[in-house]
Amino acid sequence: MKQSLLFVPTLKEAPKDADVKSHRLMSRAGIIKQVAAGIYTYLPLGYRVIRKIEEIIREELDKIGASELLMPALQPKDLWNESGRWDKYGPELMRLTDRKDRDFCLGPTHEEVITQVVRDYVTSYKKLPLALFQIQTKFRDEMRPRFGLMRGREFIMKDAYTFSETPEDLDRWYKLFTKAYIDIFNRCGLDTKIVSSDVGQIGGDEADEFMVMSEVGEDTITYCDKCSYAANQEHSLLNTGGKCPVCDGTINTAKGIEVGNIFKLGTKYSDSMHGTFAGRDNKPQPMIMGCYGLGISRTLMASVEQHSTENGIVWPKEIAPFKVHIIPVNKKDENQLNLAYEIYNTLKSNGVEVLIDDRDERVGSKFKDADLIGIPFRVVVGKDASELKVEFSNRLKDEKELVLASEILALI
RNA sequence: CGGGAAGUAGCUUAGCUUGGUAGAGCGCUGCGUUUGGGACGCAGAGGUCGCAGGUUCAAAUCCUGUCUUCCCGACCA
Repeated sequence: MKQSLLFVPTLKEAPKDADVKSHRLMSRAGIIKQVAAGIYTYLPLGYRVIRKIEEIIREELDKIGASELLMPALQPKDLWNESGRWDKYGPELMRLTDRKDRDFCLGPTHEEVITQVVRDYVTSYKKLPLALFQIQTKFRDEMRPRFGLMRGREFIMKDAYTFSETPEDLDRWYKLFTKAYIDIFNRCGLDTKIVSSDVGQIGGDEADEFMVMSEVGEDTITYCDKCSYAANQEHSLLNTGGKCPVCDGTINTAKGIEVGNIFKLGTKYSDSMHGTFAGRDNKPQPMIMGCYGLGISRTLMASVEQHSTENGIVWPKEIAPFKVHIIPVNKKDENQLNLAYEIYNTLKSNGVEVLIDDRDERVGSKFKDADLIGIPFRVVVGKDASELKVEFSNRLKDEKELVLASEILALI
C-alpha cells in the first residue's frame, strides 16, 4: 500500500480529552477518532488491526470446532422478557422503539437470541454438542465510559455460546475455549493471567476472566507469589500480604484489564427460555450452556497500552497493520526511489504486507510518523542505495543494521 | 448518579479577573529556498468564542439555564 493513498491522519498533539497512553497514541497515530463519549470511529489503520485480531480469533475457534454466525444488534423486547432480563438489566440496556411503538434494545450480549436460534432447531441430543460464535458490535449504555476503548458504549466483541447434553461436555468446551483464548491472546502479543471471577449479570455457575496486567486496568487481581493462584479481588476478597488459599505463599495485588471472560451458564437460559431437547430416554431436558466473551476493541487497546512508549506504538507482529514500512529518504534521488519500489514489489509479490511512504514529506516527518504508527519492520532507503544497501530495523528489538536490499525478505 | 475540571479555527491554546476590532503555535493553500529525525521565508484561507436566554450603548469576557467532554467515586464485562 502506498502511504499517500492510505488515510492516516496523524497528529502532533493528542486531543486534550485523551488521558491514558493508549488513547493518546491511538488518536495521534490515526488509529481511532472519538465521535462521542465511549463511541469511536476505527480509522483505516485501526481497522486493519481489528481485522487481524478477528482473523486470529476465527482461526483459533475454527480449530476447536466452533462455527460463526451473525445475530442482530437490534432485538425485540419479547425475547428479553422471556429471560426476564428486560426488567433486570437496568439503564445499561440501550432501549428504543420502532415506528409502531414496539420496544427494542441494542444487544449488549446475545444469550436470548442464541437460545432462541438453537432451541428452535436443535430438538434432539443427536444434534449436540454445538458451539457458535459471532463477531459483532455490542451496545451498553455505560454510566461512565472511560479510557478510550477500554470502556465504551459501543464496542466490538466476539461472543460464543456452547450447548451441551451433559455437564461433562460443558467442562470439555470450557477447557477448549480456555486453551483457544490463551492461544489467541498470545498471538495478539498479550500476556494474560486467568483469574476466577464472579458470575455477575450474565449469571451461571463458574466463571474465569482473562486479564492483561496494566496500571489502567479497572479490576484488581489478587495473585500468589508462589503458586499459580489468581482471582479477581471482588471474588477472592483477599488483600495484599494475605495468605494464599492454595499454598503457603503470600498474596499480591495488581491492576488488570479484562479482555476475555468465560462462563459456565448451566441451564439458566435454557430453563427460562425453554431450550430443551429430547434426551436419550426421549424425555425433554434443558441444554447446558456456556458463554465466552472476548473484547476485540479492548484487546486492541490493551495491546497498545502494553506495546508502546510515549513516542509511539510497536505492534506485535501478528496484529500489526502492516509488517514492513519502507521509507525512501529522498524521493528525487532516482536510485533511492527505484530501489525502494523494487523492495516494495518484491515483498508484495511474496505476500508480505508492506507500506511505502511515498508522500512528499521531509524525512524527519516520515520518521516521526513511522515511530508513531509502529510497523514492526522498517526499511530506510537512503544514501547507500547506489550500492543496493538499505537500513533495516526490527523495532521490536530496537536494532538497526545496514543490509543488502536482496536480504530483506529473509530477515522478516 | 454524587464530587471535580473544561468547552475559543482540524489539533494545542492565549484572551475572561478589570466588558470595547478574536490572537498565537501546529496543521492547511500558493510561491521560492531547503531535504537522514516533525525545515525556513513571503503571501493567504479558515472562528455561529458549545447552545439558549438575561444584564448593558456594547458580551468570548458578567448573570441564569442547558448541552457536551474528561477525571475521581459508586456501578458494571
